[in-house]
Amino acid sequence: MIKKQLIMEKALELFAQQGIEATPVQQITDYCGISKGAFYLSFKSKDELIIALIDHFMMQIIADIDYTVNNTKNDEELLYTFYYSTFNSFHKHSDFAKIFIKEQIQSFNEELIVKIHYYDRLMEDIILSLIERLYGEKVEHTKYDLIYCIKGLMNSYSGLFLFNNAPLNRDLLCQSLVEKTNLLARQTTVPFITREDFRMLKHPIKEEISIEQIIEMIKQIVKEIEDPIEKESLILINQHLLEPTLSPAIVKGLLENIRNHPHCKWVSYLLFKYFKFEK
Amino acid sequence: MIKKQLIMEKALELFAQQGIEATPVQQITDYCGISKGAFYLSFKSKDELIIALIDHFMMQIIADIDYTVNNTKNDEELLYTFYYSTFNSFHKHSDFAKIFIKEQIQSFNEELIVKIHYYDRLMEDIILSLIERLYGEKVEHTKYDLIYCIKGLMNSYSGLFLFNNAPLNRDLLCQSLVEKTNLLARQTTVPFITREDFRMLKHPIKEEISIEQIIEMIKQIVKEIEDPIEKESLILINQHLLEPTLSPAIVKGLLENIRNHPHCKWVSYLLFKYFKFEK
DNA sequence: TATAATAATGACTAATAAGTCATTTGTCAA
DNA sequence: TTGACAAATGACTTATTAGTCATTATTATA
Repeated sequence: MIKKQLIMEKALELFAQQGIEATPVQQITDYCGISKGAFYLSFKSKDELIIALIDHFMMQIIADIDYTVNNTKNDEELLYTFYYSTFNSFHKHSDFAKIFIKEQIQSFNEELIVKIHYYDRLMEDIILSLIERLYGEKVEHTKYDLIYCIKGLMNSYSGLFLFNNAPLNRDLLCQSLVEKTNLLARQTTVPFITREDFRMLKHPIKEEISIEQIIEMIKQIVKEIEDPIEKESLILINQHLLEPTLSPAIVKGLLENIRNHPHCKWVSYLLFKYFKFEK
Repeated sequence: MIKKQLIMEKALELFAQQGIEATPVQQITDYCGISKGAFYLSFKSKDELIIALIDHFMMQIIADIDYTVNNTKNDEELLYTFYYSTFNSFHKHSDFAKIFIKEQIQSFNEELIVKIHYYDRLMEDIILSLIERLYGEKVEHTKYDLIYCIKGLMNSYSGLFLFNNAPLNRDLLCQSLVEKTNLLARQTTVPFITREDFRMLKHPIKEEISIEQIIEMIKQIVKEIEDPIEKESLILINQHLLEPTLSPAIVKGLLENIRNHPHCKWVSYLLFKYFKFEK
């Protein structure tokens, strides 16, 4: 498990520097100080490593953004918080963001494409719920366009943000994006993407993750965690899932305990949804 | 020369279907019905083919958009025309647009990166001049942001446009983008990208193409052209470049004659600039 | 028709890299 | 100390593909 971690970290570094295709497994293992064989004890193939990287980071990024959005009570701040936390995530995981945004992970591996679509869709869902919360009925006909505008703006400025050495003023960037978003949301009258278009384009996300799967994930993570508080919290949540005994307040508190551990972000995102601690 | 054409066409098809990396030279030559050796008579390497493709299409796309923008007298229509002609180009060269936009041509080949930056920069110049013409002084502080917004919107909607099977209503798309652009241009107050940022980011385009180079290009193209009118026009322009004798009206007319031939687009773009037939 | 010049071929070389597996090394309980 | 098990190694196999070049086919020219 620790080995896996090491490989992922070192591989990400090399991928960001040289590109995925241009980085042979041998180079990764050399850089890790392990043998090539050891690599294949941790990952079945190079593709599996790539998928693991995507999952690892996208889960964290999505979970972080979602949490921030759901825990901002003040609508005034919401948009700003959304942008800020997004660019924050990109900055925190800039090596990953670089290969993800720049390379578009262009392999034609079916599994990868599905993965990327899935996370893209999650991001769109977050943006949509944010738009609906902020502007409600007024953007009924333009909200799907708004999603595309927001994504476009984020993409465009992410490029600057990631591939520019001079440090940019993140606060100012977010302020300017908030203004632009508000302008577009409040005054756009010509819709292009209808609800039907959007539905056709994006068939609904199928895989509702079952509670059994979550329990299985927890079992895995418990092994990897050292901090006693986080470990106990996870164990308690796990028991509660098997046989509900705890009060909502306690459950939420336990979730708060674990949500900042990198390995728990996804599980806590799923559990927040499961327990409906929305908003 | 004809062989080169054939290879480029067939290769583009395969690249769009399978990706560049995933398409071996052997497959391209099989698909063309020629031998592998013949490929290397036309191109020194696979990279050279890729570069040729980028040049061929980007020159056409940029020249088309630039021409349209410069020949739209009516400011009212200008933005619409710009978007329309852009999406038109993307549609016309959709195989190319697909690999260019989706794959980002992620090779770490230095020459390729320079190429892509160069065309990206040309596109930004066109957008900037369009913004300045339409909104003038009023966007003095926000115009660099506007460039990024326009690029972001175009990118976002291009994805839809290119990877969606159902035909989309291009007219409506452009109308909606015009509205959004106007909103952003007229009401944005919080600038993020300053002129200094923009200057630092984008060191000026060095290579002014010399008149000798243009003459050389014409010499090459003349060989490839069959249509007598276009051929004669080119030859006359060439003579005029060596020793100016023709009146501006005639020169412009001659340029008009050739500008729609795929091989002449770039030359006519350069010549329009050279003769300063702006606006 | 003979000869030279040019175009085209495809078997071959060389390089790279993914993935395997017989062997070695390390660990720990009895 | 020993033996059983697991972890780790890296030389090896297999596959792929870019690019070459001696040979053959085609065309143009005298």
